[in-house]
Amino acid sequence: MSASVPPGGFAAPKGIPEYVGPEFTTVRDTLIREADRAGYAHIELPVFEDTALYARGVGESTDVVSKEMYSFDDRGGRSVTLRPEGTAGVVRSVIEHGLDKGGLPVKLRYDGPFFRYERPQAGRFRQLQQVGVEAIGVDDPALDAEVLAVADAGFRALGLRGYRLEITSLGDATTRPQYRTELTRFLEKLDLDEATRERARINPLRVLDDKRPEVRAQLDGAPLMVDHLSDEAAAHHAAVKRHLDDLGVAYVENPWMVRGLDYYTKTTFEFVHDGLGSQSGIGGGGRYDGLMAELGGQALSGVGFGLGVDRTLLACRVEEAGHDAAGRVEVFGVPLGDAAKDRLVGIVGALRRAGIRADLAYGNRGLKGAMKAADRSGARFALVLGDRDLEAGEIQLKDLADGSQAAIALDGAAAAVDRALQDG
RNA sequence: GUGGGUGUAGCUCAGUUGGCAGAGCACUGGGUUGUGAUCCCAGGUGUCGCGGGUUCAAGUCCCGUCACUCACCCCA
Repeated sequence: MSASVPPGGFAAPKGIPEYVGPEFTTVRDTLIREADRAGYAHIELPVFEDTALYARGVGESTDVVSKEMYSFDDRGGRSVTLRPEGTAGVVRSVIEHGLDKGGLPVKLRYDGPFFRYERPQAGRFRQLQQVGVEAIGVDDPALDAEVLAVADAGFRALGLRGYRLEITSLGDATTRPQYRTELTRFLEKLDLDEATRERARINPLRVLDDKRPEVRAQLDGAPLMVDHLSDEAAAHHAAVKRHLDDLGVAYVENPWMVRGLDYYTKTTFEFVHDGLGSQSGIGGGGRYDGLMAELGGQALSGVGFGLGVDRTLLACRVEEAGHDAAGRVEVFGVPLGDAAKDRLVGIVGALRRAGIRADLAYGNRGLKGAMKAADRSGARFALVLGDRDLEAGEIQLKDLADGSQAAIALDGAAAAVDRALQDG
Protein backbone atom coordinates (compact mmCIF):
# COMPACT_ATOMS: atom_id res chain seq x y z
CA MET A 1 0.00 0.00 0.00
CA SER A 2 1.29 3.39 -0.90
CA ALA A 3 0.54 6.05 1.68
CA SER A 4 0.00 9.54 0.38
CA VAL A 5 -0.23 12.97 1.96
CA PRO A 6 -3.95 13.74 2.42
CA PRO A 7 -5.50 16.85 0.80
CA GLY A 8 -4.74 19.79 3.03
CA GLY A 9 -1.83 17.98 4.68
CA PHE A 10 -1.62 15.73 7.72
CA ALA A 11 -3.58 16.76 10.79
CA ALA A 12 -3.66 15.50 14.35
CA PRO A 13 -6.46 13.00 14.99
CA LYS A 14 -9.88 14.53 15.66
CA GLY A 15 -10.45 16.03 19.06
CA ILE A 16 -6.86 15.99 20.27
CA PRO A 17 -5.36 19.22 21.55
CA GLU A 18 -1.65 19.95 21.27
CA TYR A 19 0.22 22.23 23.62
CA VAL A 20 3.39 24.10 22.73
CA GLY A 21 5.41 25.91 25.36
CA PRO A 22 5.41 25.92 29.15
CA GLU A 23 1.75 26.80 29.78
CA PHE A 24 0.37 23.27 29.82
CA THR A 25 3.19 21.75 31.82
CA THR A 26 2.98 24.52 34.41
CA VAL A 27 -0.74 24.01 34.91
CA ARG A 28 -0.42 20.23 35.15
CA ASP A 29 2.48 20.27 37.59
CA THR A 30 1.02 23.03 39.75
CA LEU A 31 -2.31 21.19 39.99
CA ILE A 32 -0.73 18.10 41.50
CA ARG A 33 2.07 19.65 43.56
CA GLU A 34 0.07 19.63 46.80
CA ALA A 35 -0.36 15.85 46.49
CA ASP A 36 3.40 15.48 46.71
CA ARG A 37 3.41 17.58 49.89
CA ALA A 38 0.68 15.36 51.33
CA GLY A 39 2.73 12.22 50.78
CA TYR A 40 1.20 10.78 47.63
CA ALA A 41 3.75 8.73 45.66
CA HIS A 42 3.86 9.05 41.91
CA ILE A 43 2.78 5.99 39.94
CA GLU A 44 3.33 5.59 36.20
CA LEU A 45 0.57 3.44 34.74
CA PRO A 46 -0.10 1.76 31.40
CA VAL A 47 -1.96 3.89 28.89
CA PHE A 48 -4.02 0.85 27.88
CA GLU A 49 -5.38 -2.06 29.87
CA ASP A 50 -7.42 -5.21 29.46
CA THR A 51 -10.86 -4.08 28.27
CA ALA A 52 -12.53 -6.16 30.98
CA LEU A 53 -10.86 -4.05 33.69
CA TYR A 54 -12.90 -1.00 32.68
CA ALA A 55 -16.05 -2.92 31.87
CA ARG A 56 -15.99 -4.35 35.38
CA GLY A 57 -14.43 -1.43 37.23
CA VAL A 58 -16.16 1.57 35.68
CA GLY A 59 -19.44 -0.24 35.07
CA GLU A 60 -21.12 -1.72 32.00
CA SER A 61 -24.08 0.63 32.36
CA THR A 62 -22.03 3.82 32.06
CA ASP A 63 -21.81 5.72 28.81
CA VAL A 64 -18.05 5.77 29.19
CA VAL A 65 -17.93 1.99 28.88
CA SER A 66 -20.90 1.36 26.62
CA LYS A 67 -20.04 3.82 23.89
CA GLU A 68 -16.95 5.93 24.50
CA MET A 69 -14.04 3.53 24.83
CA TYR A 70 -11.17 3.20 22.39
CA SER A 71 -11.10 -0.59 22.32
CA PHE A 72 -9.29 -2.80 19.84
CA ASP A 73 -7.74 -6.22 19.51
CA ASP A 74 -3.97 -6.30 19.64
CA ARG A 75 -1.92 -8.59 17.42
CA GLY A 76 -2.33 -11.42 19.89
CA GLY A 77 -6.12 -11.17 19.76
CA ARG A 78 -6.48 -9.62 23.24
CA SER A 79 -9.07 -6.88 23.64
CA VAL A 80 -7.38 -3.81 25.07
CA THR A 81 -8.69 -0.31 25.78
CA LEU A 82 -7.00 3.07 25.95
CA ARG A 83 -7.63 4.15 29.54
CA PRO A 84 -10.78 6.31 29.86
CA GLU A 85 -10.06 7.18 33.50
CA GLY A 86 -7.40 6.57 36.13
CA THR A 87 -8.90 4.89 39.17
CA ALA A 88 -9.44 1.40 37.76
CA GLY A 89 -5.82 1.19 36.63
CA VAL A 90 -4.49 2.38 39.98
CA VAL A 91 -6.62 -0.13 41.87
CA ARG A 92 -5.56 -2.92 39.51
CA SER A 93 -1.91 -2.06 40.11
CA VAL A 94 -2.40 -1.93 43.88
CA ILE A 95 -3.97 -5.41 43.85
CA GLU A 96 -1.50 -6.89 41.37
CA HIS A 97 1.55 -5.76 43.31
CA GLY A 98 0.10 -6.26 46.78
CA LEU A 99 0.60 -2.60 47.70
CA ASP A 100 -2.36 -2.97 50.06
CA LYS A 101 -0.45 -5.55 52.10
CA GLY A 102 1.70 -2.86 53.66
CA GLY A 103 0.83 0.27 55.55
CA LEU A 104 -2.54 1.80 54.84
CA PRO A 105 -3.70 3.98 53.29
CA VAL A 106 -1.83 3.51 50.04
CA LYS A 107 -1.50 7.05 48.69
CA LEU A 108 -0.74 7.43 45.00
CA ARG A 109 -0.84 10.21 42.43
CA TYR A 110 -0.76 10.05 38.65
CA ASP A 111 -0.93 12.24 35.58
CA GLY A 112 -1.19 11.74 31.86
CA PRO A 113 -3.50 11.28 28.89
CA PHE A 114 -6.87 9.54 28.92
CA PHE A 115 -9.09 8.66 26.01
CA ARG A 116 -12.79 8.82 25.30
CA TYR A 117 -14.41 8.53 21.92
CA GLU A 118 -16.81 11.47 22.12
CA ARG A 119 -17.87 14.25 19.81
CA PRO A 120 -15.42 17.06 20.61
CA GLN A 121 -16.58 20.47 21.77
CA ALA A 122 -15.32 23.31 23.98
CA GLY A 123 -13.40 21.64 26.81
CA ARG A 124 -14.16 18.12 25.65
CA PHE A 125 -11.48 16.16 23.91
CA ARG A 126 -10.86 12.62 22.79
CA GLN A 127 -7.45 12.71 24.37
CA LEU A 128 -7.79 14.47 27.68
CA GLN A 129 -5.15 15.15 30.29
CA GLN A 130 -5.76 14.49 33.94
CA VAL A 131 -3.92 14.52 37.21
CA GLY A 132 -5.30 12.48 40.06
CA VAL A 133 -4.78 10.86 43.43
CA GLU A 134 -6.10 7.75 45.12
CA ALA A 135 -5.94 6.96 48.85
CA ILE A 136 -6.82 3.30 49.34
CA GLY A 137 -7.47 1.14 52.37
CA VAL A 138 -8.83 3.46 55.04
CA ASP A 139 -12.43 4.56 55.36
CA ASP A 140 -11.97 7.80 57.27
CA PRO A 141 -13.85 11.03 56.55
CA ALA A 142 -10.68 12.96 57.39
CA LEU A 143 -9.05 11.28 54.40
CA ASP A 144 -11.93 12.37 52.15
CA ALA A 145 -11.35 15.89 53.40
CA GLU A 146 -7.61 15.64 52.72
CA VAL A 147 -8.23 14.54 49.15
CA LEU A 148 -10.60 17.45 48.64
CA ALA A 149 -8.15 19.90 50.19
CA VAL A 150 -5.34 18.65 47.94
CA ALA A 151 -7.46 19.22 44.84
CA ASP A 152 -8.61 22.62 46.04
CA ALA A 153 -5.01 23.63 46.78
CA GLY A 154 -4.09 22.80 43.17
CA PHE A 155 -6.66 25.19 41.76
CA ARG A 156 -5.77 27.87 44.27
CA ALA A 157 -2.04 27.54 43.53
CA LEU A 158 -2.85 28.52 39.96
CA GLY A 159 -4.65 31.60 41.23
CA LEU A 160 -8.10 30.43 40.16
CA ARG A 161 -11.04 32.02 41.95
CA GLY A 162 -14.09 31.45 39.76
CA TYR A 163 -14.78 27.85 40.65
CA ARG A 164 -16.75 26.10 43.36
CA LEU A 165 -16.63 22.74 45.05
CA GLU A 166 -19.92 20.85 45.09
CA ILE A 167 -20.29 17.85 47.36
CA THR A 168 -22.88 15.31 48.29
CA SER A 169 -23.11 11.75 49.57
CA LEU A 170 -24.19 8.85 47.41
CA GLY A 171 -24.74 6.67 50.47
CA ASP A 172 -23.68 3.07 50.80
CA ALA A 173 -24.85 -0.43 49.95
CA THR A 174 -27.11 -0.68 53.00
CA THR A 175 -29.61 1.92 51.85
CA ARG A 176 -28.89 2.64 48.21
CA PRO A 177 -31.02 -0.26 46.83
CA GLN A 178 -34.13 0.94 48.70
CA TYR A 179 -33.52 4.51 47.58
CA ARG A 180 -33.04 3.36 44.02
CA THR A 181 -36.35 1.55 44.07
CA GLU A 182 -38.10 4.62 45.41
CA LEU A 183 -36.50 6.85 42.79
CA THR A 184 -37.42 4.44 40.02
CA ARG A 185 -41.01 4.47 41.17
CA PHE A 186 -40.96 8.28 41.06
CA LEU A 187 -39.41 8.38 37.58
CA GLU A 188 -41.89 5.90 36.15
CA LYS A 189 -44.69 8.40 36.67
CA LEU A 190 -42.95 11.10 34.62
CA ASP A 191 -43.43 11.98 30.98
CA LEU A 192 -40.00 11.16 29.53
CA ASP A 193 -38.66 10.41 26.08
CA GLU A 194 -37.56 6.93 25.15
CA ALA A 195 -33.82 7.47 25.67
CA THR A 196 -34.33 8.99 29.11
CA ARG A 197 -36.75 6.22 30.07
CA GLU A 198 -34.07 3.72 29.12
CA ARG A 199 -31.52 5.59 31.19
CA ALA A 200 -33.90 5.58 34.13
CA ARG A 201 -34.12 1.83 33.81
CA ILE A 202 -30.34 1.27 33.63
CA ASN A 203 -29.19 3.90 36.10
CA PRO A 204 -32.00 6.00 37.59
CA LEU A 205 -29.67 8.35 39.47
CA ARG A 206 -28.34 9.62 36.17
CA VAL A 207 -31.68 11.18 35.30
CA LEU A 208 -31.35 13.57 38.25
CA ASP A 209 -28.71 15.73 36.60
CA ASP A 210 -30.45 16.07 33.24
CA LYS A 211 -30.02 19.66 32.05
CA ARG A 212 -33.11 19.92 29.88
CA PRO A 213 -35.73 22.27 31.39
CA GLU A 214 -38.66 20.03 30.45
CA VAL A 215 -37.04 17.20 32.40
CA ARG A 216 -35.87 19.39 35.27
CA ALA A 217 -39.35 20.73 35.87
CA GLN A 218 -40.65 17.23 36.44
CA LEU A 219 -37.87 16.35 38.88
CA ASP A 220 -39.17 18.75 41.49
CA GLY A 221 -39.93 16.69 44.56
CA ALA A 222 -37.85 13.70 43.46
CA PRO A 223 -36.48 11.64 46.34
CA LEU A 224 -32.84 12.51 47.05
CA MET A 225 -30.08 10.20 48.24
CA VAL A 226 -28.97 12.56 51.00
CA ASP A 227 -32.34 12.05 52.67
CA HIS A 228 -31.93 8.28 52.58
CA LEU A 229 -28.46 7.79 54.05
CA SER A 230 -27.66 5.08 56.54
CA ASP A 231 -26.65 6.30 59.98
CA GLU A 232 -23.04 5.52 59.20
CA ALA A 233 -23.06 7.27 55.83
CA ALA A 234 -24.78 10.29 57.34
CA ALA A 235 -22.18 10.49 60.12
CA HIS A 236 -19.42 10.14 57.55
CA HIS A 237 -20.87 12.94 55.46
CA ALA A 238 -21.21 15.23 58.47
CA ALA A 239 -17.62 14.53 59.49
CA VAL A 240 -16.29 15.32 56.02
CA LYS A 241 -18.02 18.69 56.08
CA ARG A 242 -16.67 19.43 59.56
CA HIS A 243 -13.11 18.64 58.43
CA LEU A 244 -13.51 20.81 55.32
CA ASP A 245 -14.55 23.69 57.56
CA ASP A 246 -11.46 23.12 59.71
CA LEU A 247 -9.25 23.01 56.62
CA GLY A 248 -10.78 26.21 55.28
CA VAL A 249 -12.02 24.55 52.10
CA ALA A 250 -15.17 26.19 50.81
CA TYR A 251 -17.93 23.98 49.39
CA VAL A 252 -21.61 23.94 48.55
CA GLU A 253 -23.89 20.94 48.87
CA ASN A 254 -25.52 19.72 45.68
CA PRO A 255 -27.83 16.79 46.46
CA TRP A 256 -28.69 16.47 42.74
CA MET A 257 -25.16 15.63 41.75
CA VAL A 258 -24.50 12.27 40.17
CA ARG A 259 -21.31 10.76 38.87
CA GLY A 260 -20.94 9.03 35.56
CA LEU A 261 -18.92 6.14 36.92
CA ASP A 262 -20.64 3.39 38.84
CA TYR A 263 -18.15 2.81 41.62
CA TYR A 264 -18.74 5.87 43.78
CA THR A 265 -20.24 5.67 47.28
CA LYS A 266 -20.54 8.10 50.17
CA THR A 267 -18.56 11.28 49.52
CA THR A 268 -18.89 12.49 45.95
CA PHE A 269 -17.74 15.83 44.60
CA GLU A 270 -17.18 17.96 41.60
CA PHE A 271 -15.25 21.17 40.96
CA VAL A 272 -17.24 23.44 38.68
CA HIS A 273 -16.06 26.53 36.79
CA ASP A 274 -18.68 28.85 35.29
CA GLY A 275 -16.54 30.46 32.62
CA LEU A 276 -16.06 27.46 30.39
CA GLY A 277 -19.34 27.03 28.57
CA SER A 278 -21.09 23.72 28.62
CA GLN A 279 -18.26 21.54 29.89
CA SER A 280 -17.95 23.17 33.27
CA GLY A 281 -16.54 20.35 35.38
CA ILE A 282 -12.84 20.88 36.00
CA GLY A 283 -12.43 18.01 38.42
CA GLY A 284 -14.33 15.39 40.29
CA GLY A 285 -14.12 12.25 42.35
CA GLY A 286 -15.23 10.60 45.53
CA ARG A 287 -15.14 7.51 47.66
CA TYR A 288 -15.52 4.01 46.31
CA ASP A 289 -16.28 1.18 48.71
CA GLY A 290 -16.73 -1.77 46.41
CA LEU A 291 -14.14 -1.26 43.67
CA MET A 292 -11.20 -3.13 45.22
CA ALA A 293 -13.33 -6.22 45.80
CA GLU A 294 -14.99 -5.86 42.41
CA LEU A 295 -11.56 -6.10 40.77
CA GLY A 296 -10.51 -9.14 42.78
CA GLY A 297 -8.76 -7.53 45.73
CA GLN A 298 -9.51 -7.17 49.42
CA ALA A 299 -12.70 -5.38 50.40
CA LEU A 300 -10.99 -2.06 51.02
CA SER A 301 -12.43 1.40 50.59
CA GLY A 302 -10.73 4.15 48.64
CA VAL A 303 -11.10 7.81 47.83
CA GLY A 304 -9.65 9.93 45.04
CA PHE A 305 -10.05 12.61 42.41
CA GLY A 306 -9.29 13.33 38.79
CA LEU A 307 -8.70 16.89 37.66
CA GLY A 308 -8.97 17.90 34.02
CA VAL A 309 -5.78 19.66 33.01
CA ASP A 310 -7.21 20.80 29.64
CA ARG A 311 -10.23 22.42 31.25
CA THR A 312 -8.20 23.91 34.08
CA LEU A 313 -5.95 25.49 31.48
CA LEU A 314 -9.02 26.96 29.77
CA ALA A 315 -10.15 28.28 33.16
CA CYS A 316 -6.74 29.90 33.67
CA ARG A 317 -7.07 31.63 30.32
CA VAL A 318 -10.57 32.86 31.17
CA GLU A 319 -9.36 34.23 34.50
CA GLU A 320 -5.99 35.25 33.11
CA ALA A 321 -4.42 33.22 35.90
CA GLY A 322 -1.59 30.75 36.14
CA HIS A 323 0.63 32.30 33.53
CA ASP A 324 4.17 33.24 34.37
CA ALA A 325 5.73 35.97 32.29
CA ALA A 326 9.10 34.21 32.31
CA GLY A 327 10.93 34.50 29.01
CA ARG A 328 12.10 31.61 26.94
CA VAL A 329 15.70 32.32 27.94
CA GLU A 330 17.51 34.71 30.27
CA VAL A 331 20.41 35.72 28.06
CA PHE A 332 20.61 36.14 24.28
CA GLY A 333 23.84 36.38 22.28
CA VAL A 334 24.14 38.87 19.41
CA PRO A 335 27.24 38.19 17.31
CA LEU A 336 28.59 40.58 14.67
CA GLY A 337 30.59 38.54 12.23
CA ASP A 338 32.06 35.04 12.19
CA ALA A 339 34.86 35.56 14.70
CA ALA A 340 32.40 36.93 17.23
CA LYS A 341 30.01 34.05 16.63
CA ASP A 342 32.76 31.50 17.23
CA ARG A 343 33.42 33.10 20.58
CA LEU A 344 29.74 33.52 21.54
CA VAL A 345 28.92 29.89 20.84
CA GLY A 346 31.42 29.02 23.58
CA ILE A 347 30.10 31.65 25.98
CA VAL A 348 26.49 30.52 25.53
CA GLY A 349 27.65 26.96 26.21
CA ALA A 350 29.36 28.10 29.40
CA LEU A 351 26.21 29.94 30.49
CA ARG A 352 24.11 26.82 30.00
CA ARG A 353 26.58 24.72 31.97
CA ALA A 354 26.17 27.27 34.77
CA GLY A 355 22.42 26.62 34.72
CA ILE A 356 21.50 29.80 32.87
CA ARG A 357 18.99 29.58 30.04
CA ALA A 358 20.68 31.08 27.00
CA ASP A 359 20.29 31.28 23.24
CA LEU A 360 21.89 33.23 20.40
CA ALA A 361 21.11 34.65 16.99
CA TYR A 362 21.88 31.97 14.43
CA GLY A 363 21.92 32.41 10.69
CA ASN A 364 24.21 35.42 10.22
CA ARG A 365 21.48 37.96 10.70
CA GLY A 366 22.09 41.68 10.63
CA LEU A 367 22.55 43.47 13.92
CA LYS A 368 19.05 44.87 13.84
CA GLY A 369 17.52 41.50 13.17
CA ALA A 370 19.62 39.87 15.87
CA MET A 371 18.57 42.47 18.42
CA LYS A 372 14.98 41.91 17.42
CA ALA A 373 15.42 38.21 18.06
CA ALA A 374 16.95 39.02 21.44
CA ASP A 375 13.93 41.11 22.30
CA ARG A 376 11.54 38.41 21.24
CA SER A 377 13.32 35.74 23.26
CA GLY A 378 12.24 37.45 26.46
CA ALA A 379 15.84 37.55 27.66
CA ARG A 380 16.81 39.90 30.45
CA PHE A 381 20.24 40.56 28.90
CA ALA A 382 21.73 40.65 25.44
CA LEU A 383 25.42 39.89 24.94
CA VAL A 384 26.65 41.91 21.95
CA LEU A 385 30.02 40.99 20.51
CA GLY A 386 31.83 42.41 17.47
CA ASP A 387 35.36 42.79 16.14
CA ARG A 388 35.88 46.01 18.08
CA ASP A 389 35.09 44.20 21.36
CA LEU A 390 37.21 41.20 20.51
CA GLU A 391 40.16 43.48 19.98
CA ALA A 392 39.52 45.20 23.30
CA GLY A 393 38.95 41.87 25.06
CA GLU A 394 35.44 42.96 26.05
CA ILE A 395 31.83 42.07 25.46
CA GLN A 396 28.80 44.35 25.73
CA LEU A 397 26.20 43.37 28.33
CA LYS A 398 22.94 45.10 27.50
CA ASP A 399 20.01 45.23 29.89
CA LEU A 400 17.03 44.82 27.58
CA ALA A 401 14.57 46.19 30.09
CA ASP A 402 16.10 49.65 30.51
CA GLY A 403 18.44 49.76 27.49
CA SER A 404 21.55 50.38 29.54
CA GLN A 405 24.75 48.75 28.39
CA ALA A 406 28.17 48.11 29.90
CA ALA A 407 31.35 46.49 28.68
CA ILE A 408 32.58 43.51 30.66
CA ALA A 409 35.75 41.47 30.31
CA LEU A 410 35.53 38.72 27.72
CA ASP A 411 37.40 36.34 30.01
CA GLY A 412 35.03 35.08 32.67
CA ALA A 413 32.08 36.72 30.95
CA ALA A 414 29.75 33.85 31.87
CA ALA A 415 30.45 34.30 35.58
CA ALA A 416 29.89 38.06 35.29
CA VAL A 417 26.55 37.49 33.56
CA ASP A 418 25.58 35.08 36.30
CA ARG A 419 26.29 37.78 38.90
CA ALA A 420 24.31 40.35 36.93
CA LEU A 421 21.32 38.00 36.85
CA GLN A 422 21.58 37.43 40.62
CA ASP A 423 21.61 41.19 41.26
CA GLY A 424 18.67 41.83 38.98
C1' G B 1 -24.96 9.36 18.32
C1' U B 2 -28.42 14.24 17.36
C1' G B 3 -28.86 19.46 15.92
C1' G B 4 -26.91 24.58 14.56
C1' G B 5 -22.73 27.65 12.78
C1' U B 6 -18.11 28.27 10.10
C1' G B 7 -14.20 26.90 6.29
C1' U B 8 -10.20 32.80 1.97
C1' A B 9 -2.21 34.29 3.59
C1' G B 10 1.38 31.81 9.55
C1' C B 11 -2.90 34.46 12.79
C1' U B 12 -7.68 37.51 12.93
C1' C B 13 -10.85 38.41 9.13
C1' A B 14 -13.08 41.52 4.60
C1' G B 15 -14.47 40.17 -0.36
C1' U B 16 -21.08 43.96 -3.09
C1' U B 17 -26.10 41.87 -8.43
C1' G B 18 -20.97 35.86 -10.36
C1' G B 19 -16.07 39.68 -13.61
C1' C B 20 -7.76 40.30 -12.29
C1' A B 21 -7.23 37.39 -4.65
C1' G B 22 -7.58 41.74 -0.33
C1' A B 23 -6.61 44.32 4.74
C1' G B 24 -4.56 44.35 9.62
C1' C B 25 -1.22 41.72 12.57
C1' A B 26 3.03 38.58 12.20
C1' C B 27 7.50 37.49 9.41
C1' U B 28 12.13 39.11 6.39
C1' G B 29 15.13 43.16 4.64
C1' G B 30 16.20 48.33 4.55
C1' G B 31 15.96 53.66 6.46
C1' U B 32 20.31 53.75 10.87
C1' U B 33 27.22 48.90 7.78
C1' G B 34 27.64 48.62 16.44
C1' U B 35 21.97 48.09 18.94
C1' G B 36 15.63 45.62 20.24
C1' A B 37 10.59 46.93 22.10
C1' U B 38 8.28 53.39 18.67
C1' C B 39 8.27 55.41 13.50
C1' C B 40 8.93 55.20 7.92
C1' C B 41 9.82 52.26 3.33
C1' A B 42 10.05 47.69 0.71
C1' G B 43 9.13 42.31 0.08
C1' G B 44 6.87 37.26 -0.19
C1' U B 45 3.51 33.49 0.26
C1' G B 46 -2.87 31.44 -1.24
C1' U B 47 -4.49 23.61 -4.04
C1' C B 48 -10.25 30.42 -1.67
C1' G B 49 -11.22 22.87 2.90
C1' C B 50 -11.91 18.81 -0.97
C1' G B 51 -14.78 16.67 -5.29
C1' G B 52 -18.43 17.37 -8.83
C1' G B 53 -22.20 20.63 -11.40
C1' U B 54 -24.31 25.36 -13.72
C1' U B 55 -21.87 29.47 -16.56
C1' C B 56 -18.20 32.86 -21.60
C1' A B 57 -16.65 33.47 -16.44
C1' A B 58 -17.46 30.66 -9.56
C1' G B 59 -14.22 32.61 -3.32
C1' U B 60 -19.45 34.04 -4.64
C1' C B 61 -24.86 29.87 -7.19
C1' C B 62 -26.26 24.20 -6.77
C1' C B 63 -25.09 19.03 -5.04
C1' G B 64 -21.93 15.93 -2.32
C1' U B 65 -18.03 15.30 1.06
C1' C B 66 -14.41 16.37 4.87
C1' A B 67 -12.70 19.37 8.75
C1' C B 68 -13.33 22.80 12.58
C1' U B 69 -16.69 24.83 16.07
C1' C B 70 -20.90 25.44 19.56
C1' A B 71 -24.93 23.05 21.95
C1' C B 72 -27.64 18.32 23.31
C1' C B 73 -26.16 13.62 25.20
C1' C B 74 -22.12 12.51 28.40
C1' C B 75 -18.11 13.98 31.30
C1' A B 76 -12.42 15.94 33.37
